[in-house]
Amino acid sequence: MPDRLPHTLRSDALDNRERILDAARALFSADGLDVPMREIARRAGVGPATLYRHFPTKQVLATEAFADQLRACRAIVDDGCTDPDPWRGLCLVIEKICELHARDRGFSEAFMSTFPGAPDVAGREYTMKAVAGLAQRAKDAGCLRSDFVLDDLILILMANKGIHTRSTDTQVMASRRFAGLAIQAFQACPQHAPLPPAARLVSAAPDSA
Amino acid sequence: MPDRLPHTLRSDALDNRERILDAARALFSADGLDVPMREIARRAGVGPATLYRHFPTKQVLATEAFADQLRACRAIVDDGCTDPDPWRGLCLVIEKICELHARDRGFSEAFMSTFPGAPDVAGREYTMKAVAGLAQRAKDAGCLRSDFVLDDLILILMANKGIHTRSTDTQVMASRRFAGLAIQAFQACPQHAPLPPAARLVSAAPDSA
DNA sequence: ACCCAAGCGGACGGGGGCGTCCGTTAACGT
DNA sequence: ACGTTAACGGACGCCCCCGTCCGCTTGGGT
Repeated sequence: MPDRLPHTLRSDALDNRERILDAARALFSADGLDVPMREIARRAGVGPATLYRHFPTKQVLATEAFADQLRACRAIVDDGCTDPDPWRGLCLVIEKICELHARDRGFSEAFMSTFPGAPDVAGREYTMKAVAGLAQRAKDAGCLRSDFVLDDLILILMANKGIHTRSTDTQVMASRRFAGLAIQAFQACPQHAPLPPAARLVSAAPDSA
Repeated sequence: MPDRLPHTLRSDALDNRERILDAARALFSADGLDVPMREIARRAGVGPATLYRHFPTKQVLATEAFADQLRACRAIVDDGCTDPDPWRGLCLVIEKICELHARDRGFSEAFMSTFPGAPDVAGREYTMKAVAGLAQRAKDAGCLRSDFVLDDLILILMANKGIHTRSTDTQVMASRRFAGLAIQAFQACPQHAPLPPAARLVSAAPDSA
């Protein structure tokens, strides 16, 4: 008489769970978050009910599916912050994050859509602070223009999301060039004109960098 | 015995037509092209059939609804090309077009979606040439970086489309700042590093500026 | 005042996505 | 080997959008 708590999934259930996550990752990456749930189920070779049992909502599924992408995101930021040259670090962050988003349309959508202020902010606040620090150091080094604000980074990320082509390769290439342009725009330069005022995109930022 | 060809609409029909166009403009602008046709009909105070009778497809409706936006677009380009200072002209074009797109989400979507190469290119080819000429002059004047290509403009437009906030005012503000950054990135500058290669976004361009 | 066709819009059938229920299958512990 | 129950998935009802048909209204010419 097995009365232990079902903290452990049955082997086939676990297998299905993995296949669902794989399918979700593949479809989200290629087509964005708007793919129907049933399509994910179909691709995973399970019924709709199974999909919903494991992940009651698309939000949950996306969160789980993009867990490692999010980890990669953090790693990129950490790497950038660790770089002895803050400007180089910031450039790396911009380039890498843009590429990550370009490669994975679904992640990009999910990432930006949660920005308005979901309680998912587990480590975001912290990450934000880290980037803010990096930016401040880049400014102090005279590499980053002094009127840069964190919202500019969000702006670039949103804009990068707008770049959309049929082939992923083209998309990555375009995104790379875009990142290059953004970096160029951020670089301190004696001849640069003052920018129009920044719009408040991320509400939670007591002191912007 | 009225047997003349019905080249002229009945007065009520014409009225409805205008109301439909107004409703379409309002909804497209605010919510993008994805609004249901019936919502447009509802807002215009007509039945679905009437809407479909006047505009058999959403494409047609959008084309008619955005006719003047398109005209405005051309006017902006013309103005820019007329400016004696080509760099100033180019900057104006970028700023104005970005703002136009920011103010009208539907137009932005429609404009970019037809880019892949619809036969709607009535005057686009010509406009493109005009901008290419403007860019060339700006380069010759030493204001525009020499590795600029026309695709960079498309890139910026696509990116601008990605900027999306709830309030239109915030959106315009953000878009303005974005345009400022783009201009900064395009400006010739002794210290600028080489950019990653441009991706081919608009196929029809024998000689890029 | 009358007529008639241009114009109208409610209503319909089709299709697709959503989330859930429930009868069936098969994993796992004994 | 067997029983229990976790897990499965086909099928259902719901809602929204689409595009069209057809009986009714009304503009406008005589």
